[in-house]
Amino acid sequence: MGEINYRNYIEEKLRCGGYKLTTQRLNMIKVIYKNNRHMSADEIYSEVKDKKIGLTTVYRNLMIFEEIGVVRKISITNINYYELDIMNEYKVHIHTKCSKCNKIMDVNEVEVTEEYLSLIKNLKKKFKIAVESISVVVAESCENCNLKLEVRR
Amino acid sequence: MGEINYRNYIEEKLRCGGYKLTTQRLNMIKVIYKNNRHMSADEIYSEVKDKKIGLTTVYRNLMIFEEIGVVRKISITNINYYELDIMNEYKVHIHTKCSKCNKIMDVNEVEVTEEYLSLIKNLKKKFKIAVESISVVVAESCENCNLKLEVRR
DNA sequence: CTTGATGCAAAGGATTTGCACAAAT
DNA sequence: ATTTGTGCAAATCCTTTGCATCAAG
Repeated sequence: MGEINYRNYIEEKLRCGGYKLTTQRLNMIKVIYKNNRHMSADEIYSEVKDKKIGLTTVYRNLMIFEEIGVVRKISITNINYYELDIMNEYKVHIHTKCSKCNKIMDVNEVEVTEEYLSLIKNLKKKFKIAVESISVVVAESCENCNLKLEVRR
Repeated sequence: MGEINYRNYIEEKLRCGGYKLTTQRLNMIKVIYKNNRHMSADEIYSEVKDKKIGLTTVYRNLMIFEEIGVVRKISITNINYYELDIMNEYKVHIHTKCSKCNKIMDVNEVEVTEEYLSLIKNLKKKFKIAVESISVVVAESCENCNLKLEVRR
């Protein structure tokens, strides 16, 4: 979805939920869109606070965004991270977090997703559960940190 | 591992890390062993507090247990849950949490695990990451809550 | 006007830390 | 005696709530 269109998309989503598109809300979306990664409430706040907004509002709007399906929340080591739920069709979501540099990476590659979907299908079948959302967190050492490790030796 | 043997196992693990097996630590292990499920620090505390132990100690010992590989920690919606890491060979770990009754379920079935392992293998290959531990959380409506839902209709 | 949105300050819950005391060898 | 463990209280971090004010139709 292009930068021109997502504004309308967000506005529509908000309207459906009975909410309005305010300047603060748009600025928050812009920041998450621009960064294109998982951001904590605090990270988002630090990039919008020049534009007249309080941390409370950031939290409150993130809750609304999640409710209307505009952002997705994942909880990693007791911190909530948010990402835009606009661009991807996949409900599947795999995150990896490097235990050294704390970088969070999105895994949305089709090949992996295929296997993932089949895993979920079997989960549903075997345990008769209605899967609503999925979050996989893989603690790992990322390529970058592994390289550094090798250099150090 | 039998109930008779795990005491020695824990004591050995603690010794390796430079720690001692105290009454409080043994009581905590007993509670997690007995319940055989994911427990929050507070849940563990509420079952051992009669036996002269403070919440601080519970937290501190859980940290130690995690460090020496006796418990595994998973973070779900900002609460940490702990489970014994003694009985299972699998490093693979899939948890499902019912969004209605909050019950956490362990998924360790071999069939699912097979697929899961192949997923991880591909993750490693594709992204050159060193997977250290994995936590999958599936938000779902569990069989029990679904049944209730049907009855209500 | 009326309804929703905001922001400050204050409260809340989970976890950690400081420090003095207790336990164990 | 020296080291390790404990527990209370206080501090901390992230998040939510209360309430008065602001903005928009």
